[in-house]
Amino acid sequence: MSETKANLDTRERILDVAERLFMAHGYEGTSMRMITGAAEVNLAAVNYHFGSKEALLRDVFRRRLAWLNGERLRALDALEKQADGAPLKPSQVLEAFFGTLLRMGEDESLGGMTFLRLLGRTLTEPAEFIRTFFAGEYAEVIERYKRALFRALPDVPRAEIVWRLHFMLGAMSYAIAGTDVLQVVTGCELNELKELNEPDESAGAGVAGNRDEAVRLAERLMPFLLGGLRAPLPHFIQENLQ
Amino acid sequence: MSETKANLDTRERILDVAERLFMAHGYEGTSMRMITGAAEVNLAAVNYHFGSKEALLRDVFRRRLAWLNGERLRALDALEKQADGAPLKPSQVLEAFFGTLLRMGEDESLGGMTFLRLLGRTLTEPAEFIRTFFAGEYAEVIERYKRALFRALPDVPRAEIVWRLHFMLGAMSYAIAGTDVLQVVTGCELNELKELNEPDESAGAGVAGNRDEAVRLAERLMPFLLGGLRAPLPHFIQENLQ
DNA sequence: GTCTATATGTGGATAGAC
DNA sequence: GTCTATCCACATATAGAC
Repeated sequence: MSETKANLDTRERILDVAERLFMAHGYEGTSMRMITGAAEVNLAAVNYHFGSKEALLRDVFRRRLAWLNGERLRALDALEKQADGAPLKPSQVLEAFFGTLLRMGEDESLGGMTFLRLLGRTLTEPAEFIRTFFAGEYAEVIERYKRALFRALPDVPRAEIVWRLHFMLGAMSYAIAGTDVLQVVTGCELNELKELNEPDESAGAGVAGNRDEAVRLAERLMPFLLGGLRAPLPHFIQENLQ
Repeated sequence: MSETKANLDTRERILDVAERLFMAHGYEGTSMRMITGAAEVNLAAVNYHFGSKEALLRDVFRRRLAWLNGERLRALDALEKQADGAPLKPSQVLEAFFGTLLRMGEDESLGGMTFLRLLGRTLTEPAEFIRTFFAGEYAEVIERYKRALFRALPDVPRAEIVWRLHFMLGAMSYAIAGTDVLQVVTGCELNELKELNEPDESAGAGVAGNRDEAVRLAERLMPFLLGGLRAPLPHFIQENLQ
C-alpha cells in the first residue's frame, strides 16, 4: 500500500526476469542467483518482496492468470448472455477459452509469448505445490467451461468431453511450449516452424514477430482442436451409451 | 560382456527405480540419494554403472526407446509393404505411431504406464541435454512418419501436417502424463478419470488396472487425434495454397 | 563391484548493518 | 528497502580401502 516507486520497480523487474528464466530453464533449473543477477537486484530482494522461491513462482503466475481467467469468464458470460439460454456452439466455447489465451501471446504487456511458453511448460511440472496452485487458480474457469461444453454437446457422454478437454489442453500447452522432438528434425526444413522453436531466454527477439507468431498459432490450432472435439466417439462408448 | 549376475541386478534395479522417481519428481527434482536409497544400492553405484546422472537418464530412456522406435519402424515397414506402393490411410499411420506407444502402457515388462508418464513429462523438460538426446533418438522415426503422412494427405500443405503432428504429440504427452489442471477439478466427479490421475511413485498400484487404463486411453485418444489431423484447414491457408 | 569418506560446489534463506 | 556476509542443507562426483 505504502510502497515507494523504487520498490514497485524492483518487484516488477524481478517478476519479469523470473518469468523469462522459469520459462527457459524450468522451476528447479532456475536459481535465485540467476534471477537476482539478471534482474540486477540484490540476492536478498526476492525473499524480501516475495518470501520464498515458491511464492515468487506463484506471484509470477498470479499476475497473468488474474487477467486471463477473468477475461475467460467475461467472454463466456457475454456469449451466454447473447445466446439467451440456448446452448453455445462448441466453436464458440473453444474460441473463448483458447482464443483468449492465445491472444495474450500477441500482447507484450500481458507477457506475450514468453508467458504462454512458461504456462505451457509449467503445467507439466511435477512439483506438488505447482499442481496444487494451478488446481486452485483454474477451478472456477474449468468448471464453467465444462458446463458450457456439456450443454454444447448434449449427445456426447460427459466423461468423454472431459477427456477431450484434457487432450485439447495438452495440444495447446505443447504447441505453445514449443519444446519437443520435432524441433530439431523439422526446424531445418520448414522455415515457418522456426519462429516458434527458439525457447531461449531471448524469447522476445522481435515483438512484431511475436505478434504474427501468436496469430498464426491460433489460426492453426483452433481447427485442430475443434476437429478433435467433434470426432466420432470411441467404439466402446458407442456400444453402451450412458 | 563379462558382467556378473549381481552386477546386472544392480543396474536393472537402478534403472527401474530411476524410471519411477524421474516420473514422479522430474529430472532436477530427483537426487542421486533418492534413487540409490530407494534402490537399496550404494550411493556410488550410479556413477560406477552409468557415469553420471545425465547418463543415467539417457540409459533409462534408451532401454525403452530402442524397443519403441524399432517397433514403430517395423510397423510402418509392414504397412507400406502391404500397401504395395499405394499411400497409407492417415488412420493407419497414427495407429502405427501412437498405437505402438500406447500398447507399451499395457506391458509392465516394457515399463507400463510408469514409462509412458515419464516420457510424456520428460518431453517437456527444458534441460538442453534432454532435448538434444530426444532429437537424436527420434530423428529417424519422425522422418519416416512425416513422409508417410505427406503421402497419406497429398492435398494438405506439408507445413500444416508438421504442425498437426506437433499438436498430436502434445495431446498424447499431456494425456499420458496426466499431470494437469483437470486433475483436481474433475477427479472427484468422474470416477473413470481417477485411475489415470495418480502420478505418485506408487504408479503400479494394480497391474490389471494399468492394462485397462492404457487400453481405454488409446481408444479415447485415437479418434481425437484423427479428428484433429483431418480437420478443415485454417482460413489463411485455404486462401493461398502453396 | 561395493562400500566409506570426503571433496567441492550450489542451493534457498536469513541476520543484522546501513 | 537494500546490501553484505553467512548459515546450513544438500547436490554430484570421486578416491581409495576392501
